[in-house]
Amino acid sequence: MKNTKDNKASGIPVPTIRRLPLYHSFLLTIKNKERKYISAPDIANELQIDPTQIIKDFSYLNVKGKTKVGYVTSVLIKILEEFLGYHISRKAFIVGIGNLGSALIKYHRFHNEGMEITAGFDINPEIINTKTNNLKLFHIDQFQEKINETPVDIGIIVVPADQAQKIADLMIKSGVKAIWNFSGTPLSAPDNIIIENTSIDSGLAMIKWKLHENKPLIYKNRML
Amino acid sequence: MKNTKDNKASGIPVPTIRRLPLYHSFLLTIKNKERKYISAPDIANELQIDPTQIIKDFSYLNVKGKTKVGYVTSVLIKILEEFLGYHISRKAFIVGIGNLGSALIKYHRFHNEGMEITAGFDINPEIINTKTNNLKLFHIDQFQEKINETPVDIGIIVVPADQAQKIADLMIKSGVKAIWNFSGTPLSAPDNIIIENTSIDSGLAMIKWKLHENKPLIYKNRML
DNA sequence: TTTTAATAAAGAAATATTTCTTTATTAAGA
DNA sequence: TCTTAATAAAGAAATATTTCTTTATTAAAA
Ligand SMILES: NC(=O)c1ccc[n+]([C@@H]2O[C@H](COP(=O)([O-])OP(=O)(O)OC[C@H]3O[C@@H](n4cnc5c(N)ncnc54)[C@H](O)[C@@H]3O)[C@@H](O)[C@H]2O)c1
Ligand SMILES: NC(=O)c1ccc[n+]([C@@H]2O[C@H](COP(=O)([O-])OP(=O)(O)OC[C@H]3O[C@@H](n4cnc5c(N)ncnc54)[C@H](O)[C@@H]3O)[C@@H](O)[C@H]2O)c1
Repeated sequence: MKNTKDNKASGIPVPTIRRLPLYHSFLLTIKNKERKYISAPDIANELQIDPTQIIKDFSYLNVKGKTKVGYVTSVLIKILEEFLGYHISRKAFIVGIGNLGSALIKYHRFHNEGMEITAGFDINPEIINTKTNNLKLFHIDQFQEKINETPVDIGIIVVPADQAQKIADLMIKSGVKAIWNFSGTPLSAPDNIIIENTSIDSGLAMIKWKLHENKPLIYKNRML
Repeated sequence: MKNTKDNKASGIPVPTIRRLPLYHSFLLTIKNKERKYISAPDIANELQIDPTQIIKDFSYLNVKGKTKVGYVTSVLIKILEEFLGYHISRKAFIVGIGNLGSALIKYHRFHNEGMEITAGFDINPEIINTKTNNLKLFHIDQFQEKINETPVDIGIIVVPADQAQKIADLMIKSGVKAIWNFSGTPLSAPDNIIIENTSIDSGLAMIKWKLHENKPLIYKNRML
């Protein structure tokens, strides 16, 4: 009852938010082709999404298209970047500089999307006090000390599953606002801590289920 | 109208499928503690999910719990593994042996979850005809030839965004049934091809949005 | 200038998913 | 044995999300 109104006000569906980076990525390629306008049916055709879904998604951002023409590419890109906060840089610490952690450190797109990884932590003595991709790596015991020097909003967890909760507790105690959890294990945390789980295993579960079942899903455009 | 019935028959919600690997992962830790039974409220407490959600999820798998006791841990694990097809091994080729591709190759859990990566492909002459983690790496031009020798169901795309569609087309032509796309760009494909997009950028979008907005989501337990 | 066709917008409807409510069951304790 | 409290089950209700339908707008073609 109270929630209903609140939601009507903020209003944007979670799946819409998840689609926005894909729109952004696609629109950049359009802009490179110097196309001033892009229409929902054109995007729909490329992205295999229902065109009315796209219009609806954009309408949550209060972008208006022009009948018979579409949207102004550059405006669309700018509004997406503003909404997604690409211009507001958030600092992050990453814990677990193994296979996946190293890949994340080298993922340059985070920088464009407004996240700056400013330090890495591990327990492996071989890599402590070295650098990966120009990022300084410290022992996990220095986490609190380093976050006191330069506070960060986001903690990225890329340690083995059985270590994840411990690292999460440390992050929470140290004052991070959001935890990005790649460990594949769910985390316990107070309500005011933002938790985002990226579970690669869920993706495999979907693939194997779809390979096994031969039934199509009912919603046609389930991209994410 | 037709769909409604079909769905009632197959019936399992997509978010449920995505949660199953997390349950599985958690239950393994319970089994290690030699706990014969586990109740929905106990799982709920650890995983921060509504207990009735958990009961509902399990009921889709036709697992019955026992009043006042819960579920038999080992049975639950077995049924999850069966449903998720962990015992049926699917072969996969991976294309793009860069930062992320290398991490995926070294991710041992895929093996337990019934996916076997049997060859890797790239264009970088320095790595072609070498091995990573005991996996043979070939030039992308040999993709068709290799898939003819040993057919695979799954193609994993981990190349830069502007190369992704080209690789997808090659995979489709070569007869893969499912494409797992990590490139961050949506792919066009015929309806009979299964596409699963794992977009790390969507995760960051959610985090940044939550950091910016201070409104909680309405569904309490949105883990994925 | 008039007509046509392509498009966005807005809202209704359909569908999906979660959460709440009630009931039945049963292990454990009185 | 009887009572109590914990639990699962089932279904109703609430909420979220997608898809469909209708309408209005307008660029381009006739
Ligand atoms: N590799 C992948 O492609 C992949 C995919 C999906 C999920 N994951 C998950 O990501 C996590 C890491 O995977 P990985 O393949 O990079 O493993 P990894 O073993 O290569 O890396 C883990 C790193 O964490 C460090 N570490 C361990 N305990 C620590 C602690 N208490 N404090 C700080 N650092 C610690 C280790 O020294 C190591 O460097 C795992 O939970 C895994 O399930 C990995
Ligand atoms: N690194 C990450 O953490 C990360 C995270 C999310 C998404 N991604 C996405 O995954 C993809 C790969 O990222 P990365 O960081 O591993 O990049 P990378 O540059 O390290 O690896 C890309 C690899 O693809 C190979 N390649 C390029 N064109 C090819 C072609 N036509 N055929 C075969 N191989 C080809 C390159 O030689 C290289 O080895 C990108 O689309 C990126 O956006 C990466």
